[in-house]
Formats: sequence, C-alpha cells, structure tokens
Amino acid sequence: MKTNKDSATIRDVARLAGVSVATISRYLNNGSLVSTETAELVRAAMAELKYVPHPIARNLATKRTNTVGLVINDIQGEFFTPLLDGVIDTTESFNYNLLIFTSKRSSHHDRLLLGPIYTDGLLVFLDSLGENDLRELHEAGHPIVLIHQSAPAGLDIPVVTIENKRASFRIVSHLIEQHNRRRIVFLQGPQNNEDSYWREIGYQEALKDHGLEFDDALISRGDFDRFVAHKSLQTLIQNGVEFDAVFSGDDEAAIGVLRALSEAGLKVPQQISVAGFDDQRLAPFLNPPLTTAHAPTDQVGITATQQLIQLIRQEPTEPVILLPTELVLRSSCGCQNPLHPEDTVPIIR
Amino acid sequence: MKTNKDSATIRDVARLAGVSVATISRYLNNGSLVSTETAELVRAAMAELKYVPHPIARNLATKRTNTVGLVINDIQGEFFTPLLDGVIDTTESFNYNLLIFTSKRSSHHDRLLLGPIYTDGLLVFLDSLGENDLRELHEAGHPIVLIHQSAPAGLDIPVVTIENKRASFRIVSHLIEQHNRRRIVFLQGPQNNEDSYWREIGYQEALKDHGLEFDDALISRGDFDRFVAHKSLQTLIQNGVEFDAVFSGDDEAAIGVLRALSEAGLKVPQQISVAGFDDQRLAPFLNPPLTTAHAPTDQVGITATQQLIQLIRQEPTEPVILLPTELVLRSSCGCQNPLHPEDTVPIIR
DNA sequence: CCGGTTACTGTAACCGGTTACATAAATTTC
DNA sequence: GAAATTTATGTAACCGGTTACAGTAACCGG
Repeated sequence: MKTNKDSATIRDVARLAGVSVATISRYLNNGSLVSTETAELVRAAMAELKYVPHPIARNLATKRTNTVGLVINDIQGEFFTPLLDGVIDTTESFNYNLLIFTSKRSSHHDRLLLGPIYTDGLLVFLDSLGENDLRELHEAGHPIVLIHQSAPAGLDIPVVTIENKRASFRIVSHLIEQHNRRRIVFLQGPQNNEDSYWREIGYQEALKDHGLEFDDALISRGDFDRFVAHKSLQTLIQNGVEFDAVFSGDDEAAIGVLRALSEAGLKVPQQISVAGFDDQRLAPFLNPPLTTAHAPTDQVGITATQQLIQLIRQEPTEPVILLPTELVLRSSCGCQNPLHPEDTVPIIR
Repeated sequence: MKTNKDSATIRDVARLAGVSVATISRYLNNGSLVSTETAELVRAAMAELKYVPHPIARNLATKRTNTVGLVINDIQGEFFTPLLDGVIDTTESFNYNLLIFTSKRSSHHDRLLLGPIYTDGLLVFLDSLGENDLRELHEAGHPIVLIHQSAPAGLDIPVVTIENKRASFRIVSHLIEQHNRRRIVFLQGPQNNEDSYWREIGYQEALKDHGLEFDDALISRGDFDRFVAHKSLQTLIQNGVEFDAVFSGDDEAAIGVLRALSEAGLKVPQQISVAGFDDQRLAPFLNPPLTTAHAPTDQVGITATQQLIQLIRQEPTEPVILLPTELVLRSSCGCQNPLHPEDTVPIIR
C-alpha cells in the first residue's frame, strides 16, 4: 500500500552516500574498516533511507542464518513450556532466531535436510531424531546439542539433561529413612526412556544402600502416563502384591497412582507413601500434594542453548551437563500433615 | 568432514542433465512446463546428485519464505502449550515453517522489521505488539492475524478468539438457576484485557436477565493471578461484603479464591459456589474440582493459522472468528457431591 | 628519496535460486 | 502451405547481500 513497499537496498545507500556497496557492507560488519568520515556519510545515508539490511540475502552470502532450530516431537506435556521458555530467553539474548521443527509427520527427510540450511545448529529433544539422522547431520558438521538423551555411540555430541539418578536415590532414601518404607513400588517410564532408566538405577541403589533387597514384583510400568499407571496399580493391588510406597517415575503417573489407591480405599500417606518426579505445575494440587523432585527444565533449555551457541561459535563445550534436581517434600510421602485444608489449596508452587 | 560438505546446486544438476538451469527450476516449480523426456533426465540427475533446492536462495529470489511467525510475549501460562500445538499442527500440514518471536526485551524495532522479511505472515497473540507496530506492518501489506485481541480501529486485520461473553453468561446463569446464588462476586482480569472485558459483560447480562441488580461492591480485581485474587478475596471478606458465589475470571485466579475461602473457613460449594474460566490442566485437581468454561485454545491456534495462510494466499478470510466455549461442570459450583474422594483425584480432564 | 607497510576504498564475482524475454520447433488454423 | 499459435528450452538479469583482489594514497624507517 505504502511507498515503502520495497525498502532500500545496500546499493541505494551506496549511491546516496557516494561510496561503493563494499564500503557499506564493511561498515555494517566491521566498522573499524571504514574511515571516520566515510562512516558518517554512510550513517547519514542509512538513516535517510531507513535502511535495514536484508537478513536473507545476508544468509545466502555468508551461509550463516543466526537461527537455531528446536527439534521436538511432543509439544504437549508440562515440561515443554519451561523448556521453550529457557530456549527463547537464551536465543533472544544472543540475538538468534528460533525455528521450531516437529517430526510428528514422517516428512523427516524433506525437512531434516532443510534444518542445516535454515539453522546454524539444532537442539534435539528426547528421541525426536533417529540415530541415523543424528549421525548424518553430525557428520555433515552441523552443530547439535542433545536434550534429555545421550549421544549414540561414537558421536561426540554434547548432552544436557538432569541429574535423575541422584534425585531418585534421594527420594527413595527419604521414603526409607524418614517414613520407614520397605516395599517400594517403582513405575517405569516409556521404553528406552533415559530419564526413567536412571531413575530406576537410583531406586535400586537406594534399596541396596539401605540393605533392602530388590523385588522384581514391585517393578511395573507407568509410561509417564496417568492411565497406564492407574492400570498398573490396579493390577498390583488385585494381585495382592504388598507394598507401602510408590515411586511413580514421574508426576503424571502419580496422578493415576493416587487415583488407584483412592479407589482401593488405601490412605495416602498413612498407609502408602507416594512420590513423583518433575514437580509439574499441578503437583502441589494433587490430593494429597505430591512429594517429588523438581526438574530444572527452564535451566535445561537455557544451558542447552548456550552450549549450542558455543558450539556454533567453535568455542569449547562440555560433553555432558547434568543439572541438579531438588527434592520437594509435600504431603504425599507423609512429611506434612495432610489434614490441614490449606495444604490442598496451595498458593505457592 | 564428509564430501557432501557443499551440496549440489541447481547448476550442477543442469550440467549433468544437459539442460539449462531454467529448465531445472521450471521442473521444480511447475512440472508441466517441461517435456516428459526432459523431466526424466532432470529427475535422474537430481537423484544422482542428491540435489535439494536451497530454500534460502529461493526465498531471496521469490521474496516468499514459507514461514509464519508467532509473536507472543508470555510463554508461561497454561494456554501457551495448546495454542502452540495447534499452530504447529497447522503450519506443518501446510508445509510452512514456524518462527517464534517474543518481545520480552524491547528490541522490538530491530526484530520487527525482520519479521516481514523472515516470514510471509504473523500471528500476533494478545498485546504482544503495540498499535503502532501493528499499523505499520499492516499498512506495509504484511499479512497478520490477531489472537485474543481485536483489531485497532480502522485496521481490517482478521481476529480469532473465543466466545467469552456467551460462556460467561452461561456460567453465571448456571450459578443463579441451578444453585440459587444471588450475590456473585466477579474478579476482573488485567487492565484492558479483552477476554476479561467480555466476561464481565456476560456476567452483567446474566444478572440482568435474571432480574438481579448489579452491585459494584461485588466487582474486584483478580488480574488472572492467584495472588491478586487471594488478596482481593481476603479484602472482600474482611470488609464484610456478603456474597454466595465467586466467578473468578479465570482458573488461575480461582486458585487464590479457593485458598482465601478455605482460610476464612468458608465451605465450597456448600456456602460459596466458585467458577473459573479456561479449564486449565489443573482445574480438575483443585479442591473442590473447579467448574469452569473450556477454552478451545488448540482450536484457536489451528484456526488462526489457517486464516493466516489464507490471507497469505490472498484467499478470502473471516474478519472475526469466535470459537465456542463449553461449560465444564465440576464440584466447585455445587453440582457434584464433593465428598466422594474420587472427585478430588480425577483421572480424566 | 625510495621500498615497504598500513589504511581505505572500489570492482566484480559470488551465494543459489527465479523468471522475463527470446528463440526455435511443433502444432494448429484457414 | 503460409500464418498464427503453442510448446519447450536457453540466455541472462535479478534478488540483496559479502568478500577476494587490486589499486591508491598516506605514512614510515633508513
């Protein structure tokens, strides 16, 4: 509509300033290459024309895009928002753009090849990318940082995730030491989920450390899903398996656990202690409020993005970063008096 | 590392196929322009070289980017995930990329000018963009769709939002008709928030429709914030204002309301009915489970993106789309028996 | 005063596509 | 069978930047 439909180009500026386009470009990219007087001319011309360099033309010429890509397949889920929040904060403060790729549809190979062209580097969440794609991108020299997933054998791709094992160890130890629990159910996450793997290791180590023997019958599937966890617990109860606590693998599964226990008439925490993992937004609102481990998901986003930018800039990076998790004691383990009505309507996370 | 460091260009393909670059380009963009035999040659050459067109070069030449931008300032908040989910689904199915802009930092004017170059169109959420920026972009002919915010006077920018007034009317009518409430508190959202504005109108119309008179003393601020709502309700109670229900404006504020009522020893829903708006993930987990209106946020994302793509393609669009909201009756209004323990550990949203 | 730096600047090729225009062959029209 | 049209293709300019290379002027040391 307006006359500024096509904005000024570098050649317009050059003409107005009476210099060559190379000089404008130099002024833009490294001011020190231009004399003070010329710089002033250029500045004036740019201002007059309201010149803004065309980033796409620049991308094409430099083969840099100033954009990082986030590859993720499941947008749902509580952790996504804080993760993205951290990523955005960091990309913004380094003046990078953020492009989101999801691999819901199997258009993988079309889009993946686009990735390296549209972005200077990729943040890859969980198993959003298969090993082959990962290997291919990495070997093509494209910077990648993995989130909540370790690198396939032989690929030195930096990883950022959370300290699952230690937190899991502490949760289980807490149930044993403070609440005198002896038969603690563990619900596994989805197949091949690394978070779940380490949580299970932490669980086992805590048992061992306290002289409790590992009982296979206490291990069941939760899939980080309330329905699956609900079903698993029902089965456990029906089969008459004895237990006095449930470590549900994550908070989402804890919802199903609490439900199943409630339906079976089992009191939490009086009869059964329950603990989750993640400290999702709704954890304090469960009944009773859920004891869990706080996963610093926003920090994961921040740290992973920082690592990626360092990688892009060819600065040194850490091969593996484990961010510390923090125990959050609420009522479901038995720590606080769950009869206080206020506890069920918390105002603070 | 590998030999494919620099991938094949259109000229490589042209050489191998023994045709001109223009022919390759034509084959790529409109197959019907090249003869069947030539097409076969081109196809073979492309396959042999594993040729993939360089999207950025294409962007530069065509001035189209196949990318839509989402401008949003608050990543936090429950509604963001479903919104984004809808946007991603839709951009993916139309083969568009998605670029996220946030305007946390006031680097507005640097980045905004980038917007139109990096993207073919913008989804603008709430008040992420000031009226001036909006006007400027719109007048420069850049496609925009507004989400949860109506267009500034004189700008015919399509809008997608939810049907606040009707849902609000139904909630309040429900409290009056089914639960015989007469003095219903309404907590306003943040200043100038349009959702809140229409919810308040709906509230007033429902009162009027049922012959109840509007009482200024029952209106207070909630700001869609649990702390603000908590404080407001405390004040109301201290001042001895009589009321028998609270419509908290949104679910987040309802948390503070429930807390304040619980602290004051007021029973929900026996003495006071409470209703929220949005149907956030945690609404069923509040105590008692919250009666609210379900906001179809994922649909908002889908619809807005569809509108934007239509706008980009110069197809006709709707000036305003109001998506229907749905009443979700739980216990906090008095509808279900809140003493059933299962109700406080729901397994279904 | 002369060869060697240093500081600026311009020319022009290049990044990898698209597309207006021109041309030649094939087809249709009368 | 000539003119008009259609179909297929090539040539080269263009999108808007960057940058290798070359050239000129000023500066420096001996």
